[in-house]
Amino acid sequence: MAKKQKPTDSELEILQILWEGGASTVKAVNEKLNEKKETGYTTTLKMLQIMFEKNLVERNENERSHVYKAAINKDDIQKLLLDKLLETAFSGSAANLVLHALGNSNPSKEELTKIKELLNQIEKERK
Amino acid sequence: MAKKQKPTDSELEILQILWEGGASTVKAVNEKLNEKKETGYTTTLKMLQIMFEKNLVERNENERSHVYKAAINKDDIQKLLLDKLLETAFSGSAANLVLHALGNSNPSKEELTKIKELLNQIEKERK
DNA sequence: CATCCTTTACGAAAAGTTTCGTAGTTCCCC
DNA sequence: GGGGAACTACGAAACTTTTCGTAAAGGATG
Repeated sequence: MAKKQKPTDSELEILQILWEGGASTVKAVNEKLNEKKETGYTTTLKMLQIMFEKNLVERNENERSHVYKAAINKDDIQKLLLDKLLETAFSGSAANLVLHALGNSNPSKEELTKIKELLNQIEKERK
Repeated sequence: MAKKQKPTDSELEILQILWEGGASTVKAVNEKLNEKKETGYTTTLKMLQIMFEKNLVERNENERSHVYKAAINKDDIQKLLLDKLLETAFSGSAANLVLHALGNSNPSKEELTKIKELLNQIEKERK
């Protein structure tokens, strides 16, 4: 069962690794983590254990090296965090957030096309 | 001088109040805060003092009741938080974030138009 | 089977955030 | 000018998050 509480920044880093690389051992997660920042093995282990208690991850204990995987959906968390940001920093104005995001980024042609399609679709439904 | 560090959730709540209502006394901030959640007066005071030390807010001590105002720009914080979210939860794909935001919201006709204009402008610059 | 390596478990320190009690100051008003 | 109300300052408690040291268990190997 997915959790409805916002993961911390560190937890999110780990979730990102699990979403991207699928089920992984502590060792694997730690190595990925260390590509970005120095992190002790037991630190990573402890994080995963805590996340396990919070039901943020599941684990398979069949092997000696437990295998962890994300217990929550990436889309759900994206929505959760986006909604929160929208509310706390953008006073609920999604359009404003979108304008900011587009302004500060450099979307590819394909991405632009996708966004336009979505806009057209929204307008069509509106009629 | 603006800060480059992410404000905490509580700090953001207070900043929001200051951005919206302009320079305010502790009392005023506390009252606004209490519309949302019970918060002791000294708690709010302490938060503002801490934020002052972090240079998140400025204060005018001329009057007996100090008057606080945001020392950082709303746009800057929006950008900071958005960039962070983009990186940590959306793997850097702004288009993906935008699609999520548009999908979960209900933008007005005017907002849709503004977004489209920005898209067109981006495409024009691209050429 | 003694030793080494990998791994888990656990407690606790370190760091950061939030809340609040208490004390002291200033100002007002009777 | 004494007492109370409105404030500020400050320290410390309560929590949460992050990091890591140490112990112990499991497995592999000479």
